[in-house]
Amino acid sequence: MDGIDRKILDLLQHDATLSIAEVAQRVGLSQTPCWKRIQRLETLGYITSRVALLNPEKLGLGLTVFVSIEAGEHSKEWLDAFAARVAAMPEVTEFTRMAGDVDYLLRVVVRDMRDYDRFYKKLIAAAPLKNVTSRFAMEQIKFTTALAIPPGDG
Amino acid sequence: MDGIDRKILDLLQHDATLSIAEVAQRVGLSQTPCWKRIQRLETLGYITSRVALLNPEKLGLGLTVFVSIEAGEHSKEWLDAFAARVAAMPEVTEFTRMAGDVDYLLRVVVRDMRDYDRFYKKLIAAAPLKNVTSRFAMEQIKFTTALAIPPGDG
DNA sequence: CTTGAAAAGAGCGGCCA
DNA sequence: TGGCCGCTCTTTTCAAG
Repeated sequence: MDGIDRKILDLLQHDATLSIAEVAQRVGLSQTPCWKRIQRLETLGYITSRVALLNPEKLGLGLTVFVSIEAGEHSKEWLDAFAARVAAMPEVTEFTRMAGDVDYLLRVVVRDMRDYDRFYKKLIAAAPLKNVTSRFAMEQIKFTTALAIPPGDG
Repeated sequence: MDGIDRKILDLLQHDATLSIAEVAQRVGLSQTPCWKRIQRLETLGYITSRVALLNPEKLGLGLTVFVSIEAGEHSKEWLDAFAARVAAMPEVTEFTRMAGDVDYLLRVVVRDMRDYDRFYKKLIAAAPLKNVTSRFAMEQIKFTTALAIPPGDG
């Protein structure tokens, strides 16, 4: 992982449609070694996948909700069952176990309030929860999958 | 936007390396009409971009933080300046204006606590804030960019 | 790492139903 | 619309410097 690799990753995490020739040119290499680097970065797991990002509005998915959950119970059985069920819900785009007062944080994308109510009932039916707080997004000011690749190691 | 278009979008939002031939086969079309549909979906803005997703751990980005912000001031000038500065920070992957008690929610990806402290100081220097609460992620149970495409319209 | 090149495959477009 | 058939460009692999 040198600077060139980081540059390649940064290019591809912003636009994966770039041809190898273009990437090679921008990092100052010829195609063959550039292609080999990309292969290596994929094999080593730096690149996990290449995906198409969709416009939620266009699909009628106008409501993003952040759900804070306090669990109450903390047994391994409970946690495993809860994690499996929630992760399987397609409306949940992000599911994080947290430190501090909130045990879990969910990012949920649905059509509208009515749709969220449907999801909410499904969620509380999945496992007993001590406390659930929903916070609703008004405006998405920034959303990116691109990471700030640090210069040091990696 | 019929069922076939939705199926195409769903395939590509999970794996954008699929060739047109493969997508075509899976949705039960031949290449040409499938290719035309994908072109149309891109032109109409259903597909916003194709990106490579990177592994944050591999890059030494081990800490994800959700930052809740209470603004205090709400003038247009303040908001515009604040929004522009925060959106420009590469550590911020998501920046949302919220309804309710929290005014803004940030998703921040950094190396570690030390690195977060550096970011935090940068953040509070960007604009006067009434209240800032940081919640730290312990474990990423699920993370996907794939949306639950609804059947109706879109 | 570079150049050069060749085989395989994918994207792209025209034309017909 | 969808399907068939080419033309081009890219990806992928190889040899040699």
